[in-house]
Amino acid sequence: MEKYNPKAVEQKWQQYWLDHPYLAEDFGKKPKFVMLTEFPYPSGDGLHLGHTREYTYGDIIARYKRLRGYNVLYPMGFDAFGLPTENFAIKNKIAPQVATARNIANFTKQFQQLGWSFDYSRLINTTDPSYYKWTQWLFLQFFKAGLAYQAEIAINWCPRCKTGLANEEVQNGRHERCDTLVEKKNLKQWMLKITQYADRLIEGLKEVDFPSRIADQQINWIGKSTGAELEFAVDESTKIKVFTTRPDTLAGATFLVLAPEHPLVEQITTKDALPEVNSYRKMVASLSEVDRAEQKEKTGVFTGAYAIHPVSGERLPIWIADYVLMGYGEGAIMAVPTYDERDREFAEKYNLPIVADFALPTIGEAIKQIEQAGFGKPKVNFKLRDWIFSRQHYWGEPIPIIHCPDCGVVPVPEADLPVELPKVDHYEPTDTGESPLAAITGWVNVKCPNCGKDAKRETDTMPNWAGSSWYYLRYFDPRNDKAFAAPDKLAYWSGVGAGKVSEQKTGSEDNKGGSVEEPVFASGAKNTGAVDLYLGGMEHTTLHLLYSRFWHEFFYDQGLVPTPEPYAARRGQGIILAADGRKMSKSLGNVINPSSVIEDGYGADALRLAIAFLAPYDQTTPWNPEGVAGTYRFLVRFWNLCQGVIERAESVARRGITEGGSPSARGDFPVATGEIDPVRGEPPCGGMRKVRAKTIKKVQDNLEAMQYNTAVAALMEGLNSLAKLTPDADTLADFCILLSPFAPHIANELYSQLVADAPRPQNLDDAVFPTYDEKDLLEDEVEVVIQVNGKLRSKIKVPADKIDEVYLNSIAHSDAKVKSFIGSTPVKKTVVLPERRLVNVVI
RNA sequence: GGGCGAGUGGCGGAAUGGUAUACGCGGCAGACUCAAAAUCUGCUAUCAGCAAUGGUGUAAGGGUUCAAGUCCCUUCUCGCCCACCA
Repeated sequence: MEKYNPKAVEQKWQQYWLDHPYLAEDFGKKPKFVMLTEFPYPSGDGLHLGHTREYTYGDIIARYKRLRGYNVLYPMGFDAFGLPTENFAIKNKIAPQVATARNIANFTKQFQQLGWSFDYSRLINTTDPSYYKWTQWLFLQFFKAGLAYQAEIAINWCPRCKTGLANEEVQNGRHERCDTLVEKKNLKQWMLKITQYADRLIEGLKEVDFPSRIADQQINWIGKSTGAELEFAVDESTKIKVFTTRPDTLAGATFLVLAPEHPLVEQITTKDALPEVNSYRKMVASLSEVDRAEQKEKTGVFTGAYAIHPVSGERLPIWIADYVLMGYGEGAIMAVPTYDERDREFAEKYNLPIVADFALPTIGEAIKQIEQAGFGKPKVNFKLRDWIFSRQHYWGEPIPIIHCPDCGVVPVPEADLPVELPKVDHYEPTDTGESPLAAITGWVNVKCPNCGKDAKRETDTMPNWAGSSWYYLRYFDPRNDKAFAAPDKLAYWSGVGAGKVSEQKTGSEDNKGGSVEEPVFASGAKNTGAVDLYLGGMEHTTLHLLYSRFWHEFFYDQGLVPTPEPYAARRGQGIILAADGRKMSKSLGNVINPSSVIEDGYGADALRLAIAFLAPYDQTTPWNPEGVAGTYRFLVRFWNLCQGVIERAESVARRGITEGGSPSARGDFPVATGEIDPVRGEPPCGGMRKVRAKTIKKVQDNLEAMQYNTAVAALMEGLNSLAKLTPDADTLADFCILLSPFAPHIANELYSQLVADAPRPQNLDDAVFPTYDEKDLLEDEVEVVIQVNGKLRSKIKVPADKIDEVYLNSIAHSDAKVKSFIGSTPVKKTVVLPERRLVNVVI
């Protein structure tokens, strides 16, 4: 018997798939299904187990959907801009373009080694000028719509990476990539007005299928709070605005607190208080974000000034304190120590008055009164800030803007896109907050496209979140050089009827990718979601996932895309920890490399099965190195079972030839006779048809519910049952189809051997998911469970056709075991559930 | 402090309110072998018992129900995310 050799089998089918690639068909007649997984950053370390889990899940779904008759688009690409490559380039004096190309080649090899059925004709790379041309073009749409603007603000600055950061990239005051303490730095920055979409980003979540932990996290991050903005007069001309969610507690306001950086502080502080206020402000300014947050006790100083309570007319002292943040609301609060714990702590420390008792109106009444009295109005605030979009690094998309001394900020004309990164010798970032591009005079100095005078290019680049904010759209039309994607392809892959695309814009020849003036897509389309299912990491919930929703919603408003939301459904996969429960990391030396597992001899199929079998897809769980041994054993057993059947068939065929008969006619198979192996007996689940039906149903139900671990368990159970029978080639071929989403190489190999000359598709890739007869699931004999007071006391086998309430009641009460438990106790009632095969006798 | 989620064998985990621990790992015993590995077979929650069998058992306590791992309340523990957000 031929032994299972994963290396040989996998190489054979990987070569086959190179020759016969899985291509998604534009405008295909079958229903479309876009299966998206987050594209990787192609680091020099190659794939890690997290990628392997994500892309394996995606591949299982893609292959399953193909078997169910879908036109599946399962694309892949590379999010290749970013600091690690730049740092690698600086250290090793290699151009980042060269390092990236090398890493991409390595990743692509690993993709194929894992048997992932991506449409390799659609590979994209965000650092390719033909790709970032459109990232730049889309940026210009934001600019033209007034959503990209420059502002000089105190931004988060990573002193190690020497670049500005978005709010979302700062975690606990540290840069999420390198863990360096973030500083504040005043710089002129490009910003994207994501705050304009704050409400839409919340509302849009109602239209899509996101798990609540993802939706809630986004909602929390956006941080909508409804309240009122109130004005407190200091004198005739000076008024302090505060934001409160509790305008009903106004009567309890006993002092005001401003953030130390509040612009009015200088103006209102009295002469006497000035020295103390100044030194306090200086002290606060010297603290890092983290130090400031870690200060347990609140501190503050009195400005010497007072504001007038708009209702009572009392004089409220104005303080400055570090617990009030300039970045939120108005940077000023009315302190109500009666109700707010922070205010009370502060009031107690500095001996400020606390009102014990006052009447609370409803919030609605309070706002009404405030509006009538004219010192305030309803106000909604968000925690979300505008997106700082400038980075002072080489390895990113140049921002396509030209600064002209006369015309000001001028967008690069569309015809001049892409603004390509110049080839340079040095990529080192600077300490000045200026991009290294600024030193490349030959690139920086240009003529103004408006007036032709000497002008300078913008030298900041985009953050690495830019290219990934729209990449899924590029998969729909990856090689288009006239538009980011042709409208008809956008419509097809978004699942929107072609009629929704306006006539004159359907062709890509005369179309520059749609324009702001003439929307390609009419608004009001039903949200089908361009991407049917998007699988990715939970860590991107408030970064990439939020950013790309923002971009897409803006594109929708511009008529550039047909659906209001990019992703119809999102799922987040769990993290694979090291076997000891710690995170896998290079520094701990506990990283598992998928290629080494494959090369250890287990092969890609066993690895894929082990990952699918590990735990529910969304659960963080430790890696068990022995698990691969288990799934490998399962494959060996399945292989050997199939080989036995194939050999018997071949020996019959040989005999047929020598006796002059036709080779291997189907009827010659000496299989599927008695079904039950006479030596081993009948398995608990019944005969072959039953095993087959049960396994198909379980695997199908589990796949639909994304329960991969139990789907694999069902396959294992199925094999355990089959091994006790004498299975026929046809049933085993169906098992191969069930197995193929998980372990495609061995499934294709065994399938092609099992069906040789059989009247069914000779290649598994042309097969469809098997069906079963509902009747096969029915049992002749049913085990009925008898409980006494809810506890299992007896099991009785009953012919299936005899099951009804009266019969079950009578057998339950005549059962000897049940009788002994009841004894002489009177029976209160008997619950009989024929459909559940259960009787409960209550005594 | 806020939001979300989870606590089931030695381990990963299974279980539409209805037979708790499927499937796998690990372990034990047996078969095969000169021997080992591999493979195959059986056992493997816990207590009592030679056994049949019985008692207990899904973090702890309470509740709803004929019936609770599952639903409700309280408490504890762990994980993830956010965090002086007014």
